[in-house]
Parts: sequence; structure tokens; C-alpha cells
Amino acid sequence: MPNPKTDPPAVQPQSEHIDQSHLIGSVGYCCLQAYLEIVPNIRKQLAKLQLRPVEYTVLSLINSNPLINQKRLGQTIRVSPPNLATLLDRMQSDGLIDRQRNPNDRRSQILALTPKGQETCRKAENVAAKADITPTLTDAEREQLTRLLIKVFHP
Amino acid sequence: MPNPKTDPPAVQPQSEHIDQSHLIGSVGYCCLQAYLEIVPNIRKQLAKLQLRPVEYTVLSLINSNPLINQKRLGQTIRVSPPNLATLLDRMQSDGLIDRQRNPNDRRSQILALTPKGQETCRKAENVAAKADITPTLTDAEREQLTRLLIKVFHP
DNA sequence: TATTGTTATACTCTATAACTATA
DNA sequence: TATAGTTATAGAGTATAACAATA
Repeated sequence: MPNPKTDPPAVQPQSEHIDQSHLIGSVGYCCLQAYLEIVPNIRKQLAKLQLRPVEYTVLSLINSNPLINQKRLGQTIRVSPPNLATLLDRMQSDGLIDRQRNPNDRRSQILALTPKGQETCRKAENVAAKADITPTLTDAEREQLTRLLIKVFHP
Repeated sequence: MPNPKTDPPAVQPQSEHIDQSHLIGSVGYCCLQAYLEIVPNIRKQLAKLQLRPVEYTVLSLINSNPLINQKRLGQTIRVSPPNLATLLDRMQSDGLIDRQRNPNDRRSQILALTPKGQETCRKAENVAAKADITPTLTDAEREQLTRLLIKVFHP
């Protein structure tokens, strides 16, 4: 006779899918799971240009926002000043970006893309657009989804 | 006369918001930004129960899926076997979970919550539900959002 | 021989404190 | 005194290879 206190429970063949019912109400959990589903392909494609996702993001934001400084860039992508400094060091030594002190306030650095950075950014935007795939969504659903996500993180 | 090759560009007062137009079409980018907006509050609230987000997720999934093993748990939350093993070691030594070899296949570990783990899980589900806030969304938008995210990562 | 899980370890990412220079 | 950015470093998270036990 089995003793439920000490015996392992009888094993049933597991059903196909896991019950995540207590988690899928959480926007945070769902955002993370969706991100982890999508990002490996983006990472793989961007690696062909020797870029990681965050570096692509930096290139794109500098390209779209001339004269942006490190403070505003870091706030936008949620990277702390020390970590952004070392990231930009690397991108600068890779020849992708330039940093120039703002003549009106020499504390801040004005960021710009080098010609190589511009070219890499252009290629990366093409690559990333193709790699960011969500095959289970219709175009309308995808637009709806990004619209709602933007509403969450605000811009 | 300014030389555009060497002079820093003239600085204009920066407008209020950053142009992210080339990024916000990416579901991956938007998922990450929304996640980073939401998760600090969840992390802060769960810390009161000495839990990190991933530990809450593990508790909830074991609670909702009796007899789940490490392979299926790891696949669900996208944690590799080595990293899951050490995570569960910690949770076991914290008295939150039990591991028992499956008598039908002694390679696999059957996971279960201890009474303390069940109690912690119950509290954490309450805390997490309150902490997972998206004040800019209506209830209908929030449901729509999670519905679309689930469609992306599939279950 | 394949599968489940573990150990050990390296690598990346993130967080914190102390500092420089400019305002 | 406050702000933008840097340096150094520690900690958390993630990835890889080699291994043991079981099937």
C-alpha cells in the first residue's frame, strides 16, 4: 500500500502542454517569453555583421537622432552610464561611432556614426527587419501588438 | 567659417522625445523595452519573499504541473539544464522544493513543492499579480496584449 | 547509443562606488 | 554643489564541455 508521505507519486504520461495559467496573466512574464522566442534569430542574423542586438539599437538610435548624447541614449535603451561608456568604447574602437565633446557643455559627448557605422546601420536595419519574425501573427496583429507594447514603455 | 569635417556640429536644444521609428517596428525590441519597464517593480515586490522572478516562475509552474520534471520545466522557461540544476539546488536548500527520482525512469527528477514552497507560491502569486502593472493600458488592452504575446511564444 | 541531469568553468551582462571634468 | 561621463570591480545571469547514471 503506497504511503503518500514517503513514496514518490505514481507517474502518469505527461500531457502535451504545460499549464502556465497562473503566469500568462502577467504582462512581464509574457513579454519575456515572447522576447526569448524572437531574439535568438535576430542575434544570429546580426552576428553576421559582428553586431549584438544592443549595438544595432545604438547604431539605429544615433542614426535617427543626430546630436544625441550618452545620457539620453542610455535612458532610452535602459543602459547605465558605466555600462554604456564601455559599450561605446568598443564601438568607437571598432570604427562605428565618433564621440565629440559638446562645445556648449563640455561635460557631454555628442555621438555620431562614422561612414562605416552608417553603412553597418543600413545593413543591420535590413537584417533586423527580416529577422524579427512572428510567423504566428497576422500583419494586423503584429501592428496591434507593437502598438500596445509601445503604450507600455511609453514613447 | 565652420569646417564640417573637423568642427563639432552646432548644438540645438534637444527635443523632448527620441526618434525610435526604426526600432519600434520590431516586436523583439518592443517586448524587451516593455519587459524592462515592468520588471523592476515585480523584482522589488518579490524580493520581500526572498524570491527573484525566475524562482517565482518555477514555484508557480511546479504548483500548476504536478509531476513535472526538469527537462520540461527548463524547456518551458528557457533555462538550460546546467543552470536549472543549480537554481533548483538553491531552491531545495531553501526548503521550497523537493526532488525525487521518477521510479519509472530513474534518470528524471520529479519536482514538487514543499509545504513552505506552496505557501510561498501562494503569497508570490498575489504579490506578482499586484506588481505586474501597466497603468497606461485599459483592462481590455491588457488582455489583448497578453493574448497576442502568448500567440508569439505559443502555449 | 541516447537521454536526464550534474559539475565545473568561462563568458557576458548588470549593478555599485569612487573618480574626473565641467558647469 | 550638481551634472555627464569614466574607471574599476563585483555580482548575477548565461553558455559550453565533460561527466555520471539510467534507459
